[in-house]
Amino acid sequence: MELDLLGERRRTHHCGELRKAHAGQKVFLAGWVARRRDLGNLIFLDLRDHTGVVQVVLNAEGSPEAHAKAEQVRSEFVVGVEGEVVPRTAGTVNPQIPTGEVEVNGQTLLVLNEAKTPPFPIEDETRTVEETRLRYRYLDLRRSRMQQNIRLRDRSNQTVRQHMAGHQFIEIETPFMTRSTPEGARDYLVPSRVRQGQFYALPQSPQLFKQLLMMAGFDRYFQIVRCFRDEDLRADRQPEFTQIDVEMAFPLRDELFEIIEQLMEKLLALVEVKAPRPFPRISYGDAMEKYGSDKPDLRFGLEWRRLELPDGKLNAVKGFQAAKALRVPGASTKISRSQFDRYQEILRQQGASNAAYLTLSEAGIQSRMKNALGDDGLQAIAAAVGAESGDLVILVGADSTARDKVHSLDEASGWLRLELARKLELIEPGLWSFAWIVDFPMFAYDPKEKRFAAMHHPFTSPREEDLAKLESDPANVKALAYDLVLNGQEIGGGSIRMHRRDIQQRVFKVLGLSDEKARERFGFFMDALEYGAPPHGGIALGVDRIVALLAGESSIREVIAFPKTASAVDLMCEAPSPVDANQLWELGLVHHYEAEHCDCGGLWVFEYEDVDRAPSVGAPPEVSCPVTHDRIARPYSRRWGAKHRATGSHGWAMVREFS
RNA sequence: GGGGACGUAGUUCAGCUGGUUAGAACGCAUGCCUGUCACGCAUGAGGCCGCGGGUUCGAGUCCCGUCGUCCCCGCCA
Repeated sequence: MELDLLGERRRTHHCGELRKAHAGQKVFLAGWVARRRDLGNLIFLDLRDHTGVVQVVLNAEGSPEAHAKAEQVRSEFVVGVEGEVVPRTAGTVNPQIPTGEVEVNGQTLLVLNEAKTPPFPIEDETRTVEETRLRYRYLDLRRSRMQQNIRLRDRSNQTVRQHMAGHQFIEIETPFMTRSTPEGARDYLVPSRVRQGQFYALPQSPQLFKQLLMMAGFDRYFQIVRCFRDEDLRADRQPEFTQIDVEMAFPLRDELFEIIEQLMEKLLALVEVKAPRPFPRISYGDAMEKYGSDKPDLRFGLEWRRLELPDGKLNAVKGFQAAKALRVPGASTKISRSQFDRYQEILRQQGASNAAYLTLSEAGIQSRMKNALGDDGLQAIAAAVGAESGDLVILVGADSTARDKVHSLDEASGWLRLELARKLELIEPGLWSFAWIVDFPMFAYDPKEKRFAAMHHPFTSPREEDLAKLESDPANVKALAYDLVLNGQEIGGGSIRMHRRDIQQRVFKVLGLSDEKARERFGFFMDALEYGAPPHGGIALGVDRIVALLAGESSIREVIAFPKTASAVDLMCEAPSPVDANQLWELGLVHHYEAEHCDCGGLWVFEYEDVDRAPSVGAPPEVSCPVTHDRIARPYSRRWGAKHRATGSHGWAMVREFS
């Protein structure tokens, strides 16, 4: 159909803002057709923009031209409407939409663009599978729910900038093309063309840069910054994600906490929510003991307690050498035996060795442990957790008191705590519960690699009082690290850093990083520590997770405009994708080749298995066809590469080793 | 890398113990309709049952493989 031009027309209003007060005004609106209701000589259009929907009436009598055009219009057409706002008559008011008391009497209709029928309806309540939504993300984002989410994210960012600026933090950009770091997650790599065989890494976080900014005297820095990690995805994990990165020199931990708590208060206010302040502080040890998690959900009770009976009877039972108990008030009849058997199975998988339960009633305490412990044993357990008639008491145990066994036991107990909260519906909606988790261990022992790894990251300072045992007893050194937890989700973490080179060097040593290795990887950073590094520390907050919580979404994909799937694929633009052969050659990523005639008549170039036959980097290889053994007269060139794209079933073989 | 769920019309789904021509709703198309707002009514089009193999007289249905999406473990702050 013939399209109209917008010309010099400007919108006078947005669709969603029209009210009774606008009655009588002549307006020009523009937007998408959400719905058309054609009654013959009378056509209604629901016109939508990001502010909402308003009803436009086209009457064949009053404005025959506009009405005729409206007959051609379909869903998602882009139209402009000139007309008059009129109040609706008594019986025709629509109380379901904010603009329902008025409608626009359309006098002129401009069809600015046509639209194919969308693959799914552009409605708030979509049950369309995420795959389709992601493939047509630009349509998905038209839905008002997504509009609200993305706009909430914007307001969150604005709040952050305003708040941080108010506390004299300045925003400084740090590089995306940087150096690979050994600790932590896998890096995304960017090959260098000018220095073949060498790579930039996308930052997992701007950690070193923000510390260097402190050394540079910038005092208070923040940045809303993209970070990259090449690890497997989850509902709350994307390969690229956004952090509010914060660092300050001469830090007082409590001052930083105060600034962040105020910020969180302002962010919650965006969705009209309040959380009690100050946020409770829980040591890592307590969190693991009581909640079985370093990110405890404090919206409900249920606290585990370590259990040791004075007579040692319990610890004599197989699988209860280390034991904890949990009182579940009023739940004595709520968990069936078969239900508990299922729990027990999962607890075992998670590393607990045994589990049992006690039910308390007027009739006394029932448990399969009765034979082993006797009535007084059961009484002692009930007393230890303060259980009363009607309560359920759950025991979990490990078959040794070794650190890693107890740790697994703690994690299993944490799983059960969350499971019980779900099952018994203990989480009251509308509750928001923050906590600071503090006093993390400095190191975590990695039994596979047989070495200590930094629990937070290798630049975290140990507590001063633990410095003496850094080498002698690393497992018991606590770090000046902290996490911020909201409703059982980790939304941020940080630490006071080391600003002294001698201590940094000692920590590297514990981590098994030799002087040479450390120098090779962080030489510049070690140097910087020697030129007057101030005490400093900071935190990084997860924007995606925070906004998802604010928006009430369970996946961070719902608050990211263009997210990736669980296999790190962008379904819309189909990234990652194969690249032109000449791009690979230019980057020095393909070192040795074999050539083969393809069905298409083109030439496919493959990796040699025999590395000795590989041409050296920098010189285009001469290739021959393995079928005919004819030498290709012309050496491989960029022009050829461009001609024979590296797509199709053959794909490309990449070289893993570099000479 | 491992485990689980799912994959049928544009969309959301049904399809029994394998049985002959694969259904529904919404959407879409055409026509009628001046107060609809999830408009209504009538008619109609629309399917590589994800893909490949196997079992069988016969496969949407059973088996094996594979691809994709989601969730979880590992991994990751």
